[in-house]
Amino acid sequence: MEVITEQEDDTKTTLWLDKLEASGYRLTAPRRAVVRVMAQSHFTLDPTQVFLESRHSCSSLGLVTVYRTLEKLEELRLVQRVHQQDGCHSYVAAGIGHQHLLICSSCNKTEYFSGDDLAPLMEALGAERGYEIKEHWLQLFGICSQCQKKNQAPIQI
Amino acid sequence: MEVITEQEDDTKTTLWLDKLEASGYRLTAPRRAVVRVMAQSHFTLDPTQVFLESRHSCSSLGLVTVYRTLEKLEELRLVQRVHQQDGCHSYVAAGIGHQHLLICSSCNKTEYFSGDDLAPLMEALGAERGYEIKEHWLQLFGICSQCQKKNQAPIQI
DNA sequence: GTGATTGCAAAGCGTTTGCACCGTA
DNA sequence: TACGGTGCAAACGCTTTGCAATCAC
Repeated sequence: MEVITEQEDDTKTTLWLDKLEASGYRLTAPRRAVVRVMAQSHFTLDPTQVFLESRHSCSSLGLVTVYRTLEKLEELRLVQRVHQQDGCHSYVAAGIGHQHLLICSSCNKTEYFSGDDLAPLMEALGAERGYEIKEHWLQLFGICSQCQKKNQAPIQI
Repeated sequence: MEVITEQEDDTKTTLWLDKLEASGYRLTAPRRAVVRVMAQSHFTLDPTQVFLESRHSCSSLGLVTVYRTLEKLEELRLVQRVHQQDGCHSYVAAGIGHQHLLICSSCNKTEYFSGDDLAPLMEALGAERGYEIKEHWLQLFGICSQCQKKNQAPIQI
């Protein structure tokens, strides 16, 4: 398990736009807005949240375009859907390679960690049960340090 | 990681009905039908599948009752929602204690395994990142032995 | 008998589709 | 200029809610 170094945020936005362009998609104002939000956010966001955030930099944006853009970003593996206790309608910027998520149940902040040392264990368990393992999911849910502090703070009246 | 012994299926149905009753719920024909299907199935089922299956033993059953019954079974921790690549709208009989799922991507057969040796690792990782870990999810996806055989069989014309 | 439970129909909500207009390359 | 992309409105599918009839206890 090791820490993953992140690209700087605006570099990341540019990189994503380049990938979209390289895949034959046109770069439009609505797409730039959605890409910026997704590339820079460290929190899980559902389509409506992405819509509201992206609107700040593209006021004409429609919710439909958010759905269509997320679809393309997922296809290019730039974002991924996140499964949480209350559903699977949120997205985050995808990790690099095969990684696992550490999610704050309170603010939805997400971080990646790699735990590939698990793969052999998973294979062994699969073999024992007669399964050909194709994939494994590992996710941690907890409270991040910021939210821990917030909850300790005296209640405002 | 160890194998979990399962209760015999009809015993399980009876046990679930007892728990429903003990929680103050009435035992009706529609509920018995849904409980039997969920307690005896080793596959993930979405509400519509539960509905179609349960109808065999209660032809007047409505889909709405399936939703309401699943809700109660989930509340009593007798069933749990399953997250898969294509969504999180299916249910299975819950495991005993804290366990993880091994799911066949082809037929949706599910088995449980326990991997509680992971808990300390997860705690350590959380601490390293400043998270207070509350929960972890581990799921394996693969192809079960039966489906492996099926796919090897020559294609019928 | 009484109150929980049921099934139907309607409402609700997130997501997708059809289409005419717009804007990138 | 050509055609991919857009926003709107409508359609869609799954899930929940309102309600009168029904049934378990």
